[in-house]
Order: sequence, then C-alpha cells, then structure tokens
Amino acid sequence: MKAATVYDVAAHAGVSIATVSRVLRRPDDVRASTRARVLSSVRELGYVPSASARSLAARRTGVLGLFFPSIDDEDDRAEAVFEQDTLARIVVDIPDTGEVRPPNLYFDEVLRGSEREAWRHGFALMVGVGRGSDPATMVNDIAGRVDGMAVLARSVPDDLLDHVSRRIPVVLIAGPRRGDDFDHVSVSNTEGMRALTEHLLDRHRVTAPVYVAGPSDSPDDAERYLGFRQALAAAGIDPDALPVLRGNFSRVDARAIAAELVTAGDLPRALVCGNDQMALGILDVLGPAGVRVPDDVIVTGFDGIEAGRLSSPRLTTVHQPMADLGRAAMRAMLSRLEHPDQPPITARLPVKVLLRESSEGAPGA
Amino acid sequence: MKAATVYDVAAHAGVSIATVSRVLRRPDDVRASTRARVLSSVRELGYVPSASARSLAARRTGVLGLFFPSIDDEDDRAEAVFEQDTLARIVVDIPDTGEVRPPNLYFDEVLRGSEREAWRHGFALMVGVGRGSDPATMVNDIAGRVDGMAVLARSVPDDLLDHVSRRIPVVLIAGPRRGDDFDHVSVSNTEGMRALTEHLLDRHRVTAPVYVAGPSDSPDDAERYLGFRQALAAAGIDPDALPVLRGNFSRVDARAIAAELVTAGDLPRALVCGNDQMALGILDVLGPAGVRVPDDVIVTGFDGIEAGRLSSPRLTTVHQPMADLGRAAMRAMLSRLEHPDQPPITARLPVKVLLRESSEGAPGA
DNA sequence: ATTGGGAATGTAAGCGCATACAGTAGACGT
DNA sequence: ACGTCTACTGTATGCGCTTACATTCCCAAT
Repeated sequence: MKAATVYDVAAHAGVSIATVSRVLRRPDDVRASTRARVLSSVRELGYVPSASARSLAARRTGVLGLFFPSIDDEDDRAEAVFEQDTLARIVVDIPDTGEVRPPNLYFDEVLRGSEREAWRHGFALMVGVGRGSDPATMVNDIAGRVDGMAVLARSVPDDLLDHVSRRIPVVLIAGPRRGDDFDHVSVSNTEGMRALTEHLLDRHRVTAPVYVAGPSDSPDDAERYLGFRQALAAAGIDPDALPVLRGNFSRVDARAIAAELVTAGDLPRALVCGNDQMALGILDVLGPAGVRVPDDVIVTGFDGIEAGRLSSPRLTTVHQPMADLGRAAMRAMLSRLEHPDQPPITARLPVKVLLRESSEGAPGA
Repeated sequence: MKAATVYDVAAHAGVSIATVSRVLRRPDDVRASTRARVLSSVRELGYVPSASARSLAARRTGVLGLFFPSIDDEDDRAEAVFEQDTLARIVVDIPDTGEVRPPNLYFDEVLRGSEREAWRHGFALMVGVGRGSDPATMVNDIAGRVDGMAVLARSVPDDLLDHVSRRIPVVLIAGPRRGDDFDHVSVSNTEGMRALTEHLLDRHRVTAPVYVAGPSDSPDDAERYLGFRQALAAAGIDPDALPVLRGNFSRVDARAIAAELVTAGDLPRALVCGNDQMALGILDVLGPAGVRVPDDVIVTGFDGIEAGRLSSPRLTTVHQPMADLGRAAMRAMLSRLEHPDQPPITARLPVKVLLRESSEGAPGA
C-alpha cells in the first residue's frame, strides 16, 4: 500500500502532474471540470501530498518551531503502562496533600499562544523540549524543519543559536536581550515588580520589605529584583541595607526558607517573592505556623499562575501574559520572514499587578 | 544570506556531497581526518541540513503528529498586544473571583506525554489544534508531514480519517473504537466510574445518587455513565428510576444546574459528575448556599485535574493518566510503523479513584 | 474561414539530500 | 613487482513536488 503521489493522481485523472499540483495550490488556474476530475481522483486514491517534497520545491516549510528548556521532572519510566488491557480500580484514600506535579502553566500557556498565532497565519507548529543531554541535536533537527524558530531564554547555548540563525530567523522569548542580533520578546518584569513594590511602600507603609530571589542565574529574576530596588531607591530607602533571601523558584525550597524565618523569629513586614511558586511555598508554612497573612506578614508573588488564585489567602502577584508571549514571538518571526532586513524587533509585553488578599486583607476591606 | 547546502559544505571541505551526508548520518563510515574537516566546514558555513530534502530522500520524516479538537475558547483578538514597547504598570484591584481561563490540563498533559515519548524514540512532534472552520485542510497538512498521527476522538470526521490513514498510520485517543481499523488508546472510564459509584453505594449507603452528565455526544461521558449504571445494577438498584441531569462539561453550566437544584430544594444525597469541571461548578454553588459537602450532599468528579485538588472541599474524583495517554498513543504508532501488519492495537489505561473530602469528610475523619 | 489572444495545460528543470554502485588508494601477501 | 582485499570516497539517480516557460485550446473578432 504505497502512498499515492502526484504521478498516480495525474495518471488516474488523465492530466499532467502540474495540473494536479495546481488543483491543490491554485484551484482558480484550473478549469472547473478538470479540477473536479482531479479532486475525485485524489479522493479515490487517498492522496495526501508529501510536505517534504513540497517544502523542498517551494523552499519553505510552512512550519514554525518552538523550543523549550526541559522543566518537567523527567518522568522516565522506560515503559509506560501500556499494552495491558487492564481495567483499573485502585482506590486510594485521601491522598496527595502536597503538590503532585506543579503543572507548568508557563510553558503550556506560551505553547498555546504560539500554536494559536502560528495557525492564524497558516503555519503549523513544531515543539521541542530540550532534554538534559544535548540540545544541539534537537535544535538542529528542528531548525532544519522550520521556517523560523522561537527559543526560550537560555535554553540554547549561544554558539548554537548563532549557528542556527544563519539558516532561519530566531526569536528569543524572555530573558535578557542577546546583543542586538536577535528579535526578542519579553514582559515588563522590572516595571511590574517596581509597581508592586511601590504599592507596598506607599499604601501599606512597608519600610523594609525582604526580597525572596530566584536562582542567581535567572535573568527574569534579576529584572524583577531590579524593579524592586528601583522602587526602594525612589522612596529613599537604601536597597543594599535590606537582606535578600535566595531561593530557586521552587515551592518546596521556599517552604524551607519560610520555616527558617519562623523559627528564627525575625519575620519582615513583607516578603516579596520572585515568582508565585515561592510565594505559595511561604504561605504553606506561615499559615500553619500561626503567622497571619497579610496582617503580620504581606506575601507577594510574580507570574499570576492559577494556583495563586486558588490559595488562601489568594496571592497578590504580577500577572504576565504568557500566552501573549508565545503569540508575540510568532508574530515577530513572521514579520521577520516577510522583511528579513528590518531592524531587530524588541517587544515588551505589559504586565498587570493583581492585588489580592495576601497583601490587602479580606476582599472589600 | 542563502542557507548553506551539502554542496557548499562539500566544496568548502573538498569532498563530495556523499561524504558530507555520511559524516552526518554514519560518521563511522568516514575516515576521522576527513570527518573533522567536514565538520569544521559545517560549523564555518553554519550548515543546517534541510529536513525536507532529507525526508524526501529517506522516505520518512521523523515526525509524529498529534491533533486536538479545538477547546480553548477562541481568544480571537486579531491583534495581540505587541509591537508597543510598552512598559506596563496597570494596577488592578482585587479581581477575578470567577475562573479566568480553565487551564486545559487535559490536552496539556496529553501533549506533554506525547512529546516526551516521541522524543525518546528520536521523533519530533507536530501539534495541530482543530479550529472551528475546516479540519480537513489542517489534518491533511499535518498528515503530509509526519510518519504517523494521533488524533483525539471525534476531532476528525470519519471519512477524513479513512483518507489520511491510507498514507500514514493513525491512532485514536479516547472515545469509542472506530470499527476495527485503527489503533486505539483510551482509559478505563467505565471501570473507574463503576468503582467510584460502588464505593458510594457500599461505604456511604447512598441509595439514589444522581448522575450529572456531559454532552450527550461525548463518548467518554457515555462510558462513564455506563459504569455508573453497572454499579447501580449490581447493587440491585434500577438505574432508570434515577434522574440524570444533563450538563455540557463546563463549570458555569454546572453552576446553573446546582442553583436550580438548590432553589427547587430537592438535593440528592450524592451528585456524581461526568467530569471535574462540573463537580467544581456544583461546589461553587453549594457552599455559599449553605449546603454542606459531603455531609448534606456528596459530590464527585472525574478526570483528576489540578483544580480539584485545590478546591475546598477537595474533590473526590477518578484520576485518569492523561500524560500516559499521550505516551501510549505514540508508542502504539511507533509499534505500528515497525510492524505495519500487526493486528489493531487496543490499549486501555488504568485509572485511580481518589477519595477526598467532597465524599469522605474531613481528612482523617 | 482566419487570426489573435487569453486561458488552460503540459514540459522540464530543479529543490537538497540519501544511497546503491562504481571507483580509487593503500596495505598485505607472495 | 603484481594481484587481492579492505577501507574510503565519488558518481549518479531519484525522492515528490513547484513553477517558469512552452505549447495547445478555445472562442471572439475580423
């Protein structure tokens, strides 16, 4: 059952392969009667054009790429449950109080936005998730298949980016700019954190907020911390006089940090976290420890993930438009494809400060 | 800046294109010294092989496809925020009490699992989300680019499936089998719901649970309802004597249903919902209305989404392994690619009944 | 009936790579 | 020195499709 080709269809319909191709690509160039004949042959033969051949001939693939760094905790069961015609029935009692798998909303959202935007412009989307080993193979592989590629900050080494970008346009998502070579899409980390901090300073008279930082190599965190400092400086407070707690963006890690603060007994008036996960981790500890939020301690996050809306108290945070990030990345790429020589694009998406109970107290209060 | 090709590399390294190709595909067939020379040319020219050409010549693409029906609420702002070098600073007060966007965990998870499994076997993954208009174009397009394709139940009309499957193997995810033509991967909907229902009947002495159904054309819901009925029948209860409430799997819709029940004043002892979203919608209404869960009414869901673990009370539900669904689908496809003539695969993944507070009462109680 | 001209179709040349097959250079044996 | 292998490398073809260009149609206008 070899797959049918243009030749088969052409023969079957009694036309040349060019006509078959036209029927599929520019139907109006073909007389209605022949078109109908060809289409019926297509149907009859189960013909599906080979995108490989088409891309090769047309010099474009119609696919955009998206590359993520690996984040999902390598679930590496070699053999997934499968092949067993099992019907399950395992009843588990009141389980999983902790977090099972922090659903990686961030990537999911970016992906969704990307897919959507790519599709709107007639492109398919190919995703790659950088697994630990060697991104080179994968990135190269994807790069060979697409017309353009968006890459999450720091998921790909610079030299690889340079290499790949000689073939196709590359758009960087989040993180810092990389020289002036690439198009770049990010959110207003600094401005958002500054606005939030200013709010705490002005409205709540906080004088010595403590920043709970993410990994020291996170450019996003660096930008956020910068906003934090700017707000302090603008209020006449010396940022360097305040301690900074270093976390790793994870919830469990933040719990440890909070636990330490509680036992040490020196809780600041406000804990400003570099992301939501950490803020949630802190809430996990503070509540049970008898520390009231926000009465005793104000806690804020950054990202605007769903879980922060479901926590109690609900988390004050800065929401970044993750899906829009993906969309903007795709649009930047498409724009670059159309105008290869335009100057580098820099899109910076606005964020929203969401004031909720973890800083404001009961709703309506 | 035309992209480099094998020819360029060959010329630059002083070898033939065959050797260049060998260096990339079967390095051991080339003398170490020439290999090094070629590789350095590759680097110098920024050569990235064209997957289109390779796929065409090799007669396989190395890509697997995954097709979803459209679920995300068409966020159709024609122009996403973008291009404006805006720095945002908009402060919003205590917002969004309702749900902002039900994160579509289900697809996200299936996608994640698929990507993972595909990658493990050296394949890239291409995703397509069926947008309202006409799936044919998109499915055909994807089918032309991949070696095999997994499709979510009912996202593609039968004739299209038949057509496409003449070119590549197709695996169906979830839903009912389609004749005996396709490989099929699903979860134990019936068994899971039956186990859950039996638990309610046996352990909680519920005698007349009411089923809150999904859309009548949902095969998943049908399977679940069947399990519900089986449990009743096995307990000597006539399923047909009990009313069934019809929802559409959405949270808002379920709220309306619950509201009606509350005002009518005839709440059953237990509401068994076809999915988690609806169960959550019911919880949304019951709590504020003064109805105690589970003391007055037991509420259960199906799916095991994250939000059900974060609700209060936490939701008793049946967890289906969504990521594994994706993985299993990919494996089925790969298996089919290796053994085209093997009999149709049917994988049925086990589920887990998770008993939580919405049926059991306070933890530890 | 002729002719001009646009519309419809056919012809043929790649697109960039993999690979069967042919060729070439040493290495080794006699 | 010459034949024989073995290990590499080059030649040439085709994968299935698009598309510029050439050719043929068809019909209105003369």
